[in-house]
Amino acid sequence: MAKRQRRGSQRVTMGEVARLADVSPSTVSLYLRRPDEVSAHRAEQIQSAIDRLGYLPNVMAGGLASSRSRVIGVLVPTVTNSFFSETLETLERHLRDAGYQLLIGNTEFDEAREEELVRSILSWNPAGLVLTGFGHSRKTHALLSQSATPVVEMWDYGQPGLDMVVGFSHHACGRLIAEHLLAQGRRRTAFVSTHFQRDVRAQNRYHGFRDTVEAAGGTVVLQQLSGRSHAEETGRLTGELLEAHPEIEAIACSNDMVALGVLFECQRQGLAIPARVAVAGFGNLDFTASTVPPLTTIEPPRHEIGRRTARLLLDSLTRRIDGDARRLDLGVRLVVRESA
Amino acid sequence: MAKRQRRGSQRVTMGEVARLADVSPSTVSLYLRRPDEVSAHRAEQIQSAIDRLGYLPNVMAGGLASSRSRVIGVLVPTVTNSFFSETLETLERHLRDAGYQLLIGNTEFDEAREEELVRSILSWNPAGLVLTGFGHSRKTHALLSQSATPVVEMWDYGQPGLDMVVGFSHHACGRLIAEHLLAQGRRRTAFVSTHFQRDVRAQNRYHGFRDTVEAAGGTVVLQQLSGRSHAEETGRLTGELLEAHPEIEAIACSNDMVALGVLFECQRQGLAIPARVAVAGFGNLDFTASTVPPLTTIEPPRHEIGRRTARLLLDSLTRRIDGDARRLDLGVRLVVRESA
DNA sequence: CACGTAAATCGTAGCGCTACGATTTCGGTC
DNA sequence: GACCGAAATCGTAGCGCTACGATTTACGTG
Repeated sequence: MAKRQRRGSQRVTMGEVARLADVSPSTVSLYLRRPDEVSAHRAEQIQSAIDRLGYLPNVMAGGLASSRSRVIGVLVPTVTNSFFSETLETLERHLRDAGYQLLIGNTEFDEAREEELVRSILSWNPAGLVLTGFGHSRKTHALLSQSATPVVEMWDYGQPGLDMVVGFSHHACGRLIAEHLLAQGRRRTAFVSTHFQRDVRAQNRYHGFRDTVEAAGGTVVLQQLSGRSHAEETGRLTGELLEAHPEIEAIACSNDMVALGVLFECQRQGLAIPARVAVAGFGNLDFTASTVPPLTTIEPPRHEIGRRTARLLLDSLTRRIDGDARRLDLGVRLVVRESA
Repeated sequence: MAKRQRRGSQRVTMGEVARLADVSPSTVSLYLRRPDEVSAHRAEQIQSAIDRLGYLPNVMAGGLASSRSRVIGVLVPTVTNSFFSETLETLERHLRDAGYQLLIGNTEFDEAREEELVRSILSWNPAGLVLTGFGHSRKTHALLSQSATPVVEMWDYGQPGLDMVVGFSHHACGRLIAEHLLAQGRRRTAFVSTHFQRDVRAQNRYHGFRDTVEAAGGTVVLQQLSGRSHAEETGRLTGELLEAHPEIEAIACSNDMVALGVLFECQRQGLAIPARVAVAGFGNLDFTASTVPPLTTIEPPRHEIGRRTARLLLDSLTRRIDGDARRLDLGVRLVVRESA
């Protein structure tokens, strides 16, 4: 086991490296920040001193001195949701490759918590901030606008936003599904969803769906789960739904996990999919291609959001981005399989 | 939009708060660090100055001065995996409540990448570090042992470890499943798994399974997916497996996602579960209770790992933890449903 | 080979805060 | 009201680094 040294044991300092390399600390600092501005000879000396001493720069000291940090804060509702975690992973890779560290926080769908997290992240003097969606408290708005930190709101599109926006329209997703079902002549529909309080984006998809179906003279029964998509509850609610509304011929789900629950419930009840009732999801999760029957769903650009968010943020750090380029609608794709 | 101020616009400083509150900066600092050591009167003055100015402490300055930071680094293979992300969420909540920020990194199952991440996190002088599992490069070992940072290795148990350990035995998981299947008289088995290179823990579960089955005179056919659990490939490989080994009467899967793929493939082939072939998973993911038939699986202590890791780490920061208390085996629970 | 210019290197002054010893304030006592 | 100990407050000296102007070095030129 590591033997405990004195508290806060800051290892080797830049000065020690400088002494060993027989240069001034400034030169070491310069070498680390802009290696091509020191001569090849010194570079070699310095690097070997660094290696020999196992020097690690002290980020806090550097950050304090330069009053900026290679930190980017990212707030998602929950890393537990595979949509966000996949975006997060891509985002992390791209930002880290550019030399940034991610400070991640789970807002847990709570604006007050988000505000606290924003506060705590701003304490780091972050180079940028990534938030999920448009829902923020007044105070959060105030904090952000007085801090001058570049901000990207991701995973949504269609509102003005604080600064930069990378996402897609959830309303359009709902419309897309609705149009697909209507084209099959299905007008009696239901929308089974996680609770809107836990997911405003699901609510937007619902609105897009409902507006489109109703505009075509169809009906929509909304069934909301009490919390996050819990398979058991999904099954039960679907059962109740179909009993109360036997006329329903299509079920749109707020996401693929809900759709999976619906699928299994239909199996249990012996309802043929899509003959008796069509089922559609959202997310194009890995398993959807091989359910029985394969699930019709929507592919959101989860990785593309991460990639473009990283790029936009990094770009905004080096040059002025204006107008249109600050807002990206990445769109979605309907994946038609057999279930609808 | 926020108007850009001068670069690195550090907002209000502690000195400004002090001036407005008519006390010295030291008193403000003291108030922030140990509020009960300043008089009620001053406390009130200071707090109101803080509120009025919207003061946010500068973490970098504080960290530099005290040469410690309220940062804890966490490295997981990928946040995309729901096991890790759930642990992460719990860990985050607990550590944040204790005033710590998480610096998260995805190792992507790559020791070299992990080493880089460890290096980058050590630059922050973290109060602690959480790693996943026991597999680390030599250099990582060296870095950690010379840094004196408390380290918890989580999600595994049964090896000495670097410092502290919170997890459970994957070998035991495999054994548990095997014993359950053997008790039903099933001796011709298969193990369908994500690729071991992406998941040593799956390999350990396999070893536990195989050892137990073989010790009872049974057989195990191993089928490894090429990468992460991809449902389509799972279906295909399961098909091939059952064709090549029609005698197989039980399939253990490295996780529930794989099991889901197997389930659907059996449905497609019209094989009755569990009559013709039993299927068991690992993870007790949300959907497993309502598949058709419901899936027998193992419940790993995903949240408990987060909770206990947080507690152990925090405890180790305030007092000496010794011997036994540094290594926690949280165990697992077999969840018997209908599929096996 | 003195000179000029550009490239390389260096010295200094903080960045905003904390640690800690020094100083002041506050009640209570005699 | 002078005196005391404890509590509250303050002043100072950095933490390790970066920014930037000052200085030195290198190198080609007349």
